[in-house]
Amino acid sequence: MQNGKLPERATLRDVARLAGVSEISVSRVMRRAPHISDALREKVVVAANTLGYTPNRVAGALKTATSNLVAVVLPSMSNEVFPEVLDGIESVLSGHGLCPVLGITQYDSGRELEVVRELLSWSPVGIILTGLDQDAAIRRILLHQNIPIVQIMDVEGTPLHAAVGIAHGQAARDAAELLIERGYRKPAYIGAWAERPSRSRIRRQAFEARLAERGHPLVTAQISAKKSSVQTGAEVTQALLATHPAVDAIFYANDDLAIGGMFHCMKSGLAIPGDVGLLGFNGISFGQAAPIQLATIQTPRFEMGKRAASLLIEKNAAKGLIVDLGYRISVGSSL
Amino acid sequence: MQNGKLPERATLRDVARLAGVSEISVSRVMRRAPHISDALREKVVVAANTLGYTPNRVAGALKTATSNLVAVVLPSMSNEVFPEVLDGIESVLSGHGLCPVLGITQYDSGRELEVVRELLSWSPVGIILTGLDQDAAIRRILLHQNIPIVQIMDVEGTPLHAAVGIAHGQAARDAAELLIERGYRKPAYIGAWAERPSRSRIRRQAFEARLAERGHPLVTAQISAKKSSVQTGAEVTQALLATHPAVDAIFYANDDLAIGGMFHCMKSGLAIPGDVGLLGFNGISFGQAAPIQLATIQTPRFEMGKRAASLLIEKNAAKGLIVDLGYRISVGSSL
DNA sequence: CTGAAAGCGCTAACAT
DNA sequence: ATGTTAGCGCTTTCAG
Repeated sequence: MQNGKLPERATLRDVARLAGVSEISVSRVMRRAPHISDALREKVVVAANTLGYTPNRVAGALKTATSNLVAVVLPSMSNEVFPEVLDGIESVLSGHGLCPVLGITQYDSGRELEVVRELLSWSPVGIILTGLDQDAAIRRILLHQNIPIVQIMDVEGTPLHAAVGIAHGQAARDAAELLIERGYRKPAYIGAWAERPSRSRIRRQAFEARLAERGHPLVTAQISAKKSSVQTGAEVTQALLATHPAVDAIFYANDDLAIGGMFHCMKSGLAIPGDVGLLGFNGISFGQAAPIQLATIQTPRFEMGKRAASLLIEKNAAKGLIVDLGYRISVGSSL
Repeated sequence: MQNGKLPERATLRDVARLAGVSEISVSRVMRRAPHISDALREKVVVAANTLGYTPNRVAGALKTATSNLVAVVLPSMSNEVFPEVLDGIESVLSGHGLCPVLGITQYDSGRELEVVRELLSWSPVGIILTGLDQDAAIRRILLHQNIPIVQIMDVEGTPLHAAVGIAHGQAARDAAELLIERGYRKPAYIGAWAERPSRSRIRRQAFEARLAERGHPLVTAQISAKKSSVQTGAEVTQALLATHPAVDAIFYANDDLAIGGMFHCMKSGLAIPGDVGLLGFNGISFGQAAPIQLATIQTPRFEMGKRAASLLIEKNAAKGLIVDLGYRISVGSSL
């Protein structure tokens, strides 16, 4: 201290010495173990406060071979979807004294492997991943851990342990039916980010397939290379309508793009749904509160996070459980 | 194994035995230490793969007294702001092999104390907190750790180590000036969530004070008890305009509320800015892409996260450094 | 109710 | 280039 060194972080031993008790007693007090006399507790608390002692859970975790960390692997933070899922996850974890350790993959499976390795090295009590389509290398590593694995977003596939999500293919087929029911005959599709989110591709393909079955095939699908955003939605919609004026309805990969499309139409004086019908995906608040309420497929994002975290905690995850939370089609006034 | 027990997670020792080498050699291979023969590396890699070995960083961290975890304490995940900050943080951390461990406080300082304790117990290499106004108890604990502390969002105050943010009071005074310059004389303010975000209160007070100085005092401030949302913005705007028809401009606590106000006006046939001028705060994409571009104060959220993480890593954090990233007033077409 | 001893899995320091 | 030893800070087990 005198020579300018920063004070080292206090340990149990320091507290024990100052309090004049054994290390194990300090440990017991810090963990609120039962059968502790008030006198002992008092001495320990005073000493701990004096030293600004913070328990070292790294050491504790090593000894007990258990942590309060939960690995959470998400593809992106750049739209409303995954923050809401994370919010749901955190809301449950925090009630159980657990902390999320976060990995973002940017939809890159190489990065996902790194991230999973990194997170697993912290001995989390469980792991939440996005999607059912991890690489074989990732699956292998995951299954070597003795921890519950919950995969979120999708249910159409085989989970490693448990899955909580919705049926994206079914949702897209329903979208196709909806457009046809409503009398649309020249449907188009708009996506973004080169369809890196695999769920987008699945939805587009299912949408396209059902339209073809119903005899009103997709007029065009425009997949922007740019990241999904309101701005991108506006740009692509403008381009699409310019090159394909016959299009009478557009299904978007998500609401951000759809709202961009809506804004473009409003600025250009195009009537919604008179000139073109718009259908989004997700049901974010902006779309629902817009002057023309966006027709969309509502997905339970916060709930999905909560259920995923609950499954982890209840350790029901190893049962091949699939929780399909379903979606709700909100017809809005944009169709 | 035969009796149905799950296989224990493999350790260095297991790998070493299988490969017929020492534990330290396995350790060196796993950490890509220099001076390893190809023969040894090969043996170790094969054994590790066979066992599905994942390094146990808990043990490593205990030994080396250092981790690759960074504690990140945020108040909320429920609007665009903090996810963007987190995205910025993560983008820098991931490039350095660091993982964020997350704590959400819900703007509750009791919860913040718990969360900080919890996160610090994992020996993070640094901690990022929101705001400059932590309780004394929290500050005390933080200063007992020998790790860099970066506080984000605010710069008007005294940081524990370093701060990265913007001057909210100044921004609100500029907002007041802007309205007056533009000829507004009956300004109002709309906030939400009972002003739990302390920065909202600071902005409102600064806004109000400057308006008073300029001789055009605030007509009314409506603070909803509900959480901030587009929906809440619409509702409160409707109520405010009904009870205070003379109001000619509204400054909102954030863009979500302001966009709600905009949508309400569009639905009600009120002209923006003819009947009422709208000014938001944050500069989220929806507002900028809206048919009437929302006037707002652009805040650099992603950049703030990046700078905060960079400061942590560079260990410049202990220098009392204050990084004011500034804001940009975007006049839009709603004023 | 309190304490002493042992060791979790790994790696720095020191051999060889 | 590889191995041996010791110990990080805590908590489980076993004694008292």
